[in-house]
Amino acid sequence: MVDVVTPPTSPVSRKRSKEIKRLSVIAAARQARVLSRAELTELTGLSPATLTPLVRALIDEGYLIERGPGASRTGRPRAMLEFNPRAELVAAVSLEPSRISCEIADSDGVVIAHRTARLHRDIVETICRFVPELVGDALPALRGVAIAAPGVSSGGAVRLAPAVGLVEGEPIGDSVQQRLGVPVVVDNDVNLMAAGEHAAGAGSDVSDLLLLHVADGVGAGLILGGRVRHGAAGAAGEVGFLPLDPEDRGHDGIGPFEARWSANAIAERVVALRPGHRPSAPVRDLVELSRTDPAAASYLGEVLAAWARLIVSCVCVVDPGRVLLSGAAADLDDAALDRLQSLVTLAAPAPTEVRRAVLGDRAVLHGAVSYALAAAVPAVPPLPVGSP
Amino acid sequence: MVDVVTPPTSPVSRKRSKEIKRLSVIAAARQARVLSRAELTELTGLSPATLTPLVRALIDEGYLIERGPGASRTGRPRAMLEFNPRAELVAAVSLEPSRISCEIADSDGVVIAHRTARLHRDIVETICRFVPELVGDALPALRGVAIAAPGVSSGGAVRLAPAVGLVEGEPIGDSVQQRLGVPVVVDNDVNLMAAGEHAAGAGSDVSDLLLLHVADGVGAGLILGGRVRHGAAGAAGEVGFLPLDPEDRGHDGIGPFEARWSANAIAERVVALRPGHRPSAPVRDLVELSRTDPAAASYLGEVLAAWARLIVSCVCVVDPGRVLLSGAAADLDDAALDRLQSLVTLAAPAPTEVRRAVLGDRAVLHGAVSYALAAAVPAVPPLPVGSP
DNA sequence: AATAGTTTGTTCGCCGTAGGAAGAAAGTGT
DNA sequence: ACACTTTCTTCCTACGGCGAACAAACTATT
Repeated sequence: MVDVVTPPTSPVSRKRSKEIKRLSVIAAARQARVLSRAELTELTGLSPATLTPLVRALIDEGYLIERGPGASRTGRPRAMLEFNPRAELVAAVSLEPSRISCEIADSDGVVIAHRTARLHRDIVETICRFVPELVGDALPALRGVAIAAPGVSSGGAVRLAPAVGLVEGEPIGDSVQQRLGVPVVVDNDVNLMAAGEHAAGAGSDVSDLLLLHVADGVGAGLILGGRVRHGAAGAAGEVGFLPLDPEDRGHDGIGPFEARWSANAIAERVVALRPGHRPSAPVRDLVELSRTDPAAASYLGEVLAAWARLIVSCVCVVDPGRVLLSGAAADLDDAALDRLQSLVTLAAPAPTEVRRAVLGDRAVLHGAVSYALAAAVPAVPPLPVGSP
Repeated sequence: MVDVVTPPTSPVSRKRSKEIKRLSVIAAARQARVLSRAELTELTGLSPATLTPLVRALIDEGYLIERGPGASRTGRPRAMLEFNPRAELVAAVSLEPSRISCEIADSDGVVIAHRTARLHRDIVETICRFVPELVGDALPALRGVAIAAPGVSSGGAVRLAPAVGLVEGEPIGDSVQQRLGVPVVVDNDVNLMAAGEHAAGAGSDVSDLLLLHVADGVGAGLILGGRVRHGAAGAAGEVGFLPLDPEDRGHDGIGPFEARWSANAIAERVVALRPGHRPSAPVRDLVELSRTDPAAASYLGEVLAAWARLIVSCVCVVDPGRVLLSGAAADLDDAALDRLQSLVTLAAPAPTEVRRAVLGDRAVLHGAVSYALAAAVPAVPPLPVGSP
């Protein structure tokens, strides 16, 4: 996340109070989708008298839409308010090795406009042209931009992403933020997927999870306490570098674990098992093959064992409680998933649920939405606590 | 931490506003130790007009002490205010296998009173008798109690701590909280050490760190984003269970890693290397021995390699940026520490500083202080954010 | 030494607003 | 038709944040 310079303002100034109330109501409405003023009093703790003018303002702004009266057994029926997802738009930009894709979504994650193009040299320029074009006259509703880039990111700068032509440390987030005037967050794709699954997928019911993404490499996105954790240098989740086998060696940017157990590496073995067939989904093919071919079955066992040790390692360090499999790892069938779960349960020091991620390609988008919305909320300044 | 039932109150009610201002000032004063009203305006963002009565109240309560005028080149000299650490007392209770120790400290971590006793059967009863006795007539200043227990803790209940006679899931925190009427936090000793080093030790300048504690077992305390992370089931930091060598097996509660590389395990090898000598500090002895004995030097190399792989594993998952060695691991000499640092740097995907912890025995106490103070601060209700 | 200048802390008062209380609205059950 | 319940609005008041003027306390300058 890009830090906005925060002038030292009182935590309870008039302006902030108003802002906080507004945001409380919006957040409550966003979650409940449709609710009455009475429910708002319960959810936000604000008094009805305070809510009346506030809700009126939000209706005027288009945040809320007044619907007919709701059902009621007795007494005056509640006038229902519906949250208008279109009132908040976010842009999700995904940088891939050869192309850039830009989607405009409302706060439900419904895509309103999208566009893909070859990756131009000047990424910032491209983004700053695409986004306003796609948003059109709804520009005032734009709340934030989230940029997903392969590689490690920290503090708005993207590192280790030469694939998309990013120079190390380039403050791409800051540049876009200044030109578009909305909060911008930059993060790697796996972290965004984790955020997406947490916000709207297989992790919406928990506050800690780890998303294991197996593709060309092996990476993880970590959510602890409801927020993505990047670590000190943004390298949290670089589980491809786990030294699980002393003899394994990584090479120039490839970690020892992913050198052997990534989708790429598995694809090579699958090709060897079934010559002449170039697999598009190596893990799916391997699972298929293992039903008839003992060698494939044995190799599948190795893969599961390796992934299990990876997961157990993560559990030992952070105990996420739930692990979501994404990318090639989501191609396991139920039987293989069960075996993986058993292996994990056997060796992990805490109960851990292994599931498939459910959002697939849309995970990054949902993550971007959740990021951008969170970035749009000026954080309540944390009270500094602790001895000197 | 024990959850207090929070009635749904407005985030900006009059009472809360006042509370937040108070706490802001107290927190600023606690950190700065001695400061003027002018500095308070800068630090808290509150206006001078707001501060005047607030500071007066805090002086009356004993939180602040008015000192003489400070130095000034020009203009009216600042009237300095000194934070009175005695205004906030905390109790730190440490449960060990055979005894219980209870210390009363001010918010600087200065111990005011302490007492140790054999572990009575009814722990709650013992705590609730000791604490008021030790605090005496300063009871109104007691802000919280922190209880350190070996084993894993979560939600105020301690698990896996049969050594001190705790039944699984016993809500020891809740019981004490109800009887003493102050917030109580229960956590395992390693987590508290990490909090202590973060608050007042070798990690006070960073917001992410991992403390590696090597003793009878091997455990870690994890701080991310300035707070201790427990994970979903409180098992974060159970790095003794890391499956770094496939052939290693743990047994009944002992993890595979710690079975081979804990202080206990190392002690056995050291005894074998130098028969007849029962070491009190096996790692220190091993370092000593390795200067003359090639076999010891070789084994020391193995130990360092194993610990390095452990640290690298943690870095891959959470990237703490800094790792503090505690317990037997802090007995390494500078040369060994350098070797360990090199091994880590070689294999870790992010820059990681390996240092010794500096607080030693006092780490738990400082952690307890920081915990208790944090628990005494009613958290600002986080604004719920994110798409449904 | 008187005066100007500078910074710090306090008092005053206005304005905005949180929330209590009362009332209006809009239903259901008898 | 009336009583009753619940929801929402209006009115009012008391309180507190903070802008502005003021008082205090010191240094530098003439």
